[in-house]
Amino acid sequence: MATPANGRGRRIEPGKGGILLTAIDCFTRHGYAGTSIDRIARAAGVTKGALYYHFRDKEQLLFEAVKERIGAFESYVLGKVEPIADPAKSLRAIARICAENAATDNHRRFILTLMVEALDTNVTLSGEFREMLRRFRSFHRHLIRSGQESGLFRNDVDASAAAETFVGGILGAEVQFYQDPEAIDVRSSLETHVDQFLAWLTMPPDAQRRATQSAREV
Amino acid sequence: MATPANGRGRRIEPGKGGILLTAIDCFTRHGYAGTSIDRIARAAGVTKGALYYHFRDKEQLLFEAVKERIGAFESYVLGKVEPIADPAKSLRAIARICAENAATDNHRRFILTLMVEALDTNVTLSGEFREMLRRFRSFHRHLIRSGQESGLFRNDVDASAAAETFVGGILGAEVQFYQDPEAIDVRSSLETHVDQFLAWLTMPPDAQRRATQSAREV
Amino acid sequence: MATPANGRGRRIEPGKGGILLTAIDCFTRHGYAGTSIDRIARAAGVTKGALYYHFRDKEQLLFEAVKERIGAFESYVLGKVEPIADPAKSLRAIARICAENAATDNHRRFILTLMVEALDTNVTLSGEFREMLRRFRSFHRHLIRSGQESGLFRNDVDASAAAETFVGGILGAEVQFYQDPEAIDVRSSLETHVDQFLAWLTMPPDAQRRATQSAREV
Amino acid sequence: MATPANGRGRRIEPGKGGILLTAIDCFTRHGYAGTSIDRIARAAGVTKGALYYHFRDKEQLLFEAVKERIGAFESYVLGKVEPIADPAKSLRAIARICAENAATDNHRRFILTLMVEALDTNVTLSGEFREMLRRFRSFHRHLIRSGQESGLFRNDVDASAAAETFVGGILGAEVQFYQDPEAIDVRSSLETHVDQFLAWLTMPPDAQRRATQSAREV
DNA sequence: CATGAATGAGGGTTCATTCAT
DNA sequence: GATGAATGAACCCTCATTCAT
Repeated sequence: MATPANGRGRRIEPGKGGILLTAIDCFTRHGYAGTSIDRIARAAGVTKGALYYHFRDKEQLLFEAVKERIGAFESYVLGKVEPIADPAKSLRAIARICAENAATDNHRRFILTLMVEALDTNVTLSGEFREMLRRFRSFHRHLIRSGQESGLFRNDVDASAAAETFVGGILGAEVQFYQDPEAIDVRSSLETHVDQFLAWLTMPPDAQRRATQSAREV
Repeated sequence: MATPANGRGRRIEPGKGGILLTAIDCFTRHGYAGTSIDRIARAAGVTKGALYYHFRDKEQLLFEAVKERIGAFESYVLGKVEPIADPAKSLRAIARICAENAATDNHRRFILTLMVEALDTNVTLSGEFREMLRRFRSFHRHLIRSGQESGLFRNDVDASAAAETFVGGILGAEVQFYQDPEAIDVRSSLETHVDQFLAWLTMPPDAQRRATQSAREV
Repeated sequence: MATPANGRGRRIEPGKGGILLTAIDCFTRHGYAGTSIDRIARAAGVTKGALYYHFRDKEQLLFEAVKERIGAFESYVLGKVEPIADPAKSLRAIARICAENAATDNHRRFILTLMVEALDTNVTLSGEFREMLRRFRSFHRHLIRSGQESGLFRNDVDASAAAETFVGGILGAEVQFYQDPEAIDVRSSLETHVDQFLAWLTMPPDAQRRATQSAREV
Repeated sequence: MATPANGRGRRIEPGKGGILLTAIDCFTRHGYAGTSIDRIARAAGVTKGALYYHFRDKEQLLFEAVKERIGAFESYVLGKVEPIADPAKSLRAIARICAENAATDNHRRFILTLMVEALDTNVTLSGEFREMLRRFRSFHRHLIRSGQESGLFRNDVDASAAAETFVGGILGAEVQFYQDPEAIDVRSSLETHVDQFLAWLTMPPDAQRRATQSAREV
């Protein structure tokens, strides 16, 4: 009496958890508006009634899906990065996780596409994503600041602004990759991003001064 | 006898052009799926029939809107950047245009949100956006390469990869701003992005060597 | 607690079967294009949603209606005719069934009108009707051939061609009746048709020879 | 300045007549409900406005089309048959005309399909077709009666009933042909019909008596 | 005479949601 | 817990028709 498997070999977990996973899968592939309750129910191998027994409505299903995914991602990152002492290595690890994630499974794509869709659509959900991004930036800000305190990173840059650009670079690489997976190699793209970011952060002040001087003359 | 203004004070231009502008506005605010034909028609002050007189279906309306907007953005950027001789100043100008655009009107937001929505939804349209991004990267690649040839930028970085990170940084800053306009200041965010990018690109080789050495030890 | 009756006194059977019967009725009276889903739903006492729960779309509703009706007619004819040994009596029985059907209920009219409407409209459905007519002709061909083998019918006519004219006569009588029920008495019209057909089939060869001789001189 | 020809080489006659011919063509191919005013206008190479200038509405267009076609057919038949003295040859000629018409152009198909479509739809138009069929039967009744008076046809059959079966046979053959042109050869089918009809009409009374006797025992 | 633009009613279809069993 | 049937609102789209120019 193990959990049955459907025709295509994917395991169908019954009950609330299974429905949630199926919903995540559907939302990732077709977006929120493009996913009907019927489709989720059919894909999960349950009836619509069962679905409505577990979730109040479609929106709540989305909420729980989003929360599950955000939580899973964050705790995964934390688990991987926390043991690392060196901030530079931590940043590199995060970028690598994101690249791996984008190239391999759909977890981050789910988050990113739904985030943009919610932008125009769902205020509450959008708030959830906003908090997530704030936490993400805050996490990097702490990393960067600790790098500055330990003398690894230069002190003359604002940690907040640096965190913003770092997170932005990750998001932008992902967007470009999802949009054009044939032209973009996320892994190397994100590696370049980190290289560039760390080069800038670890740059000796004098070299930096010379560099910006020549560039700022606009 | 002037063209009348609607309740929210925006002028209603009748005819195909007016409908298109209204549609862009609606799509920007509510996404494609979230915008009903009825809504566009009402906002444009015409009936659904009129809308279908000018556009074959909702998708074609979207297509024309997207093409209009992409074309307008690209020619605007070209017009502003082409007269500039210095590649570094060009990059800075582009970032400034994008920041201005994001903070002021909805043109880039329209493109970005619809691009992500089309990802899971509309293959043809997604192709359009893919081409747009390729052109955008290509444009930057040429800028960077010309900087390298003139000795302004270091020669030991791949222009393609650099273009990718530059474009990614812009997209990422925009996404973060749209998601959380109160926490993010696009203008300064993008300025930091350019600073960092140019610092990296104009870095003297020796400083660069030291920087990456310390960072690569992962 | 019995099933309720609608305004016109016809009993409304709920569920899929009831909808199908109502649909047949509507299609018969107003044709396919002239019958809106709304009309069927209203006549069946359900909402459009219920209708779409049971049938994929309007066309499938038509398909099931047609199949039901064709099947019912064919099995009815078979049930009545098979016990009859004499081919001549069988032909007469078929004509009588069709006449009765045309004069009494709408079953054959449904088939005939939709068949003609599908001609210019629905290739797949038209194929269904084509097969039905082929089966009908084939059925008669077998009857006629068996009459020939038992010596009842003359042997110098092609059974296929005879089946064609017999079926044609039935269809033509029906068309004329539906078009002008006041001027046409289907029952006697079809009786004349059978009389004439059997007279020709059972004609002694010599009389036949004389008859055609005089007629063929064109 | 001759009338221009369109791309596919079919001549477009401008003005009312050209529109009418185009309409007939469209109605024949797609039925009344399946033909939009737009389609007719485009096919005729005029705008909808022009069409509404010449015809009050779609129904009137149909009316004029039907009248034109019925009139053309009737005067064609009259012109061919009136010179013929022999009623048997006349009947044969009519059948031949109908077969030729069905196999060659769309004139009779137009009449037949629209007749059936109007049955469920358009009372007035249906009246037009009813009158047409009455005239057609009446025409044959006269032919048959004159054959009876001249001793060619037997006198013991009702001319009206005979006309009914004759016309019915023609209609039935046409229906079968339109439904299944690959299986049905209208020309030979109608020839068999006439053979059979004349055989019956010219049958010597004694043979006829024997024939029906054996058949009537049902 | 003819056109291009626009209307508005209605049609087919989808879908989140409810509810008796 | 779960199901099948049903609802009703909304959506995209078509089409006969009108009208100023």
